[in-house]
Amino acid sequence: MQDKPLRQSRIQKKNREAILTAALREFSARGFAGTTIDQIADAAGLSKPNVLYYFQSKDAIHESLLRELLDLWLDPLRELRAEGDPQDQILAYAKRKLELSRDYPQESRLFANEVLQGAERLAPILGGELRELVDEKSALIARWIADGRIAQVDPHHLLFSIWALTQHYADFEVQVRAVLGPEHDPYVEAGVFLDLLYRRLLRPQPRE
Amino acid sequence: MQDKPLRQSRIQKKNREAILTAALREFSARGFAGTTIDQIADAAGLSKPNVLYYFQSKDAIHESLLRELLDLWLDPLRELRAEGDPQDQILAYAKRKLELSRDYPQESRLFANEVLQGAERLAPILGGELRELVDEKSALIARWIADGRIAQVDPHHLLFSIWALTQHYADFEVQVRAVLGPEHDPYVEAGVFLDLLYRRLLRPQPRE
DNA sequence: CAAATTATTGACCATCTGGTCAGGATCACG
DNA sequence: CGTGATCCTGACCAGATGGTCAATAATTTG
Repeated sequence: MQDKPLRQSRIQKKNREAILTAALREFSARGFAGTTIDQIADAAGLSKPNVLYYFQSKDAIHESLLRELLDLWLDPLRELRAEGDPQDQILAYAKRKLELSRDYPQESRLFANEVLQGAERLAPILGGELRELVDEKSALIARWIADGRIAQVDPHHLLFSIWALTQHYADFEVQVRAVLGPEHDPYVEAGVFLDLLYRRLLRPQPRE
Repeated sequence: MQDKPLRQSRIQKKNREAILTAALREFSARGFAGTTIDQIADAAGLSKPNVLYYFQSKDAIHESLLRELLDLWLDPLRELRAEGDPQDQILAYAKRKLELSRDYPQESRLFANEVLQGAERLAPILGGELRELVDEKSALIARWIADGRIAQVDPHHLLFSIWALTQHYADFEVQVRAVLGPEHDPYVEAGVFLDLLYRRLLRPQPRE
């Protein structure tokens, strides 16, 4: 809701950090409703009232995490540039998103949990900021297509496909690992696969 | 755990059905922990003790739903046949999965919720039955590749990609709709996009 | 229709959970 | 070192929740 004082003492910074880290782990593993403040407090090495000293409520912790998450999540798309080779740009975006799934799987699952359950808290952002960003980048992709620099595809669904394919490896990690077995490295293989997939999808077609 | 008596009275059948339908809606919308027996009871038009007369516990309802779900979820893959054109087979599989997302989004979200949160209940199936099924079908795809009938791709990740791309439209439905706006029909567009994507991905390559 | 079986419920309970609060410990700083 | 601000805690509370049970209503069946 309102911003906290900008000057944070050393100890304040440390404890807020610890709480958010703990809460991210718990929320992403068990969902918001499935997590208790006590679990967060234990994981952060604090008492429950102490956690509530730093955050007004369980909801406030959640909201704080979500706000942090959004930039991390949207930034890669912002970096999709008009300059440079279109195929390289899109391939690089897919790669960045996959790395995000690999390096921040908890964040991915927190986001998935939220969207899966209606995303009431995120709805305004999804229909506002995100939609505008997507529309902008879709227009860019459409221009590339019109110029014959990449093959014809629906730009929106191209972006959805990148989200789906990359987040799948974080969100459904247990399934992926269960099916592949321990001797595989899902993210390495996925990197190769995605590169191949988008090269073939986007390669300008000779005729139509 | 144990099977219920095979002879179910009319009324038993009706009420069990109502409970499961209500529970599916609630669980898929709010997760297991976020749903109370009272909510399920209300949605089913029964009292809480009456719900517990038909199912031993909230957990039992959940488990019952999960068991039902599994066949629905795995059947399409079982129908991937060695006979017929490989590309048609895979395209048809992707189409079936997309239809499943469209027609059973609640089931998709229930499954997603479960896997997302560690899938403890499903783990044995994921690593057992599912893994065997996937290995079998991957071998089939590998044969198609070896015979030059489709392009070279990692069979496992090809299957993952179909899961990810199709389930995304059910699991992230609010995001998809928020970004696309109301004038779009995500599933129709996705059908076209997926068809295109897998045709280009699988088309046998001229050279290597 | 009467007995036996099945279905339903209100009242109740133990536990858990988010959150409060008064008071005490610790720390920063003049 | 003293004092005000910050930090921390045990005890507590009200409401929610999963689940039980004895009693009653409805239904099936002989």
